[in-house]
Amino acid sequence: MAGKKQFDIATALDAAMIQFWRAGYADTSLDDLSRATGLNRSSIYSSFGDKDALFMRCLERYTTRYGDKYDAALSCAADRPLAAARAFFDITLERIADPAVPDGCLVAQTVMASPVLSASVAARTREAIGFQHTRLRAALKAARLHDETAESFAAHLAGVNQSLAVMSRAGASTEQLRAIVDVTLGALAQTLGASD
Amino acid sequence: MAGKKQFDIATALDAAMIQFWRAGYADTSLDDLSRATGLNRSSIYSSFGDKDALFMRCLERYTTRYGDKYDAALSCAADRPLAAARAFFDITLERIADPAVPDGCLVAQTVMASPVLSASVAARTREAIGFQHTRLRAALKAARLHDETAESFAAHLAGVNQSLAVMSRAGASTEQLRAIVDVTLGALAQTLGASD
DNA sequence: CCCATCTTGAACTAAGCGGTTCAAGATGAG
DNA sequence: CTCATCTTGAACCGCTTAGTTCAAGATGGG
Repeated sequence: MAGKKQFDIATALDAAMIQFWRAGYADTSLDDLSRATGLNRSSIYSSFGDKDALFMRCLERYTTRYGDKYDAALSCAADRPLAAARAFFDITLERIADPAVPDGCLVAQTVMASPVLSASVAARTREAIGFQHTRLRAALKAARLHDETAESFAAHLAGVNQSLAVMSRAGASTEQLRAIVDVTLGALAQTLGASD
Repeated sequence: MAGKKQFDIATALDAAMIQFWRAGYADTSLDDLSRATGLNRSSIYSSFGDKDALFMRCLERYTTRYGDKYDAALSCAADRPLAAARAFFDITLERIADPAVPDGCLVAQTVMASPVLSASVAARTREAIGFQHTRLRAALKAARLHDETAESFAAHLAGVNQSLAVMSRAGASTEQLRAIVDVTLGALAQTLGASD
């Protein structure tokens, strides 16, 4: 395993991301990362730099991957806003149900620990949540909601989406998570005027 | 400062609770606790036992203190359910606005880190969230909602309440937090039939 | 076949962790 | 005043941490 070849960076990043996602930044040691990625400590150091830099890469990977999915789910908002919102939450619910990844949410986990993380990581996480809000607001405006209503619902949808991360870690059942979402979708349907 | 006197246990517990609340279990060292409480390491050890036992005491203190407030807020649910729900969220919003305590929520913070905490702490935290659900369901049933509706709304209200902890740590403004809650209160008002 | 290239495991440093012990000192009761 | 009681600071233990270095070994190109 030497010469000219190299390990797969993407696979290693995925493994590190899942480790951070499950255990959080503070409770993930370099040993944990080495074990999770199958890479040597020195390989991690030479490929990604220090722990902070690697975490940042993982955070970026996470927000991009799921951000794209959220965008796709909301793409039909102008025509069918309620279906778009439902698809939006389904992304999160499917992620929680996926046994290949931890429950919870890397962003939620990180933002909860932000007081003890580096300023750059904390800022990047805030940015990620802010972008979620922007994404939702744009979708709701495309659905021709009034500006104030779109603003309120964007905050509400972003919040409820984060609540799924907390409640899944608290051991809530799929039915309970679905109930949380359904009340919100009902409120949106009411506001949209029972169309869709 | 010796002889027969002693420091104030309640004050020390409050200080330790706030430290855990702000920084989380993993990122709070005995040195941090010593600094926060003003107590010596050996005093902490002799008075509360190890870090895990102290954390449990703080968790108990937190859930009792705010649990009582939530109960009081919901006590008028049978007569004025919407006002009760509003008062319920106001407890959380006031806590977040209170500069004397950190934002976020000790329970939410702990449950997010549960995969790396001791089993007893994780179980106790799950229990606390479960009790919140029970408290809300009882209040909604007292308001004569159908069983299924009460169940759904209890899950939703508990989830939205936790979302405030996440979003406050993400730097959301008071207005944004209020918007999250208002959508939920609107949905409840609708379900209650615009009474109250 | 041989050598340049890359990976790897292991060792090391300096620091911090939770946990524990204990002698010294301060205090108040008798 | 005296003595039992309690607090305190400091030190220590064994362990883990992040970070770094380097010689040994595996590999593939020429």
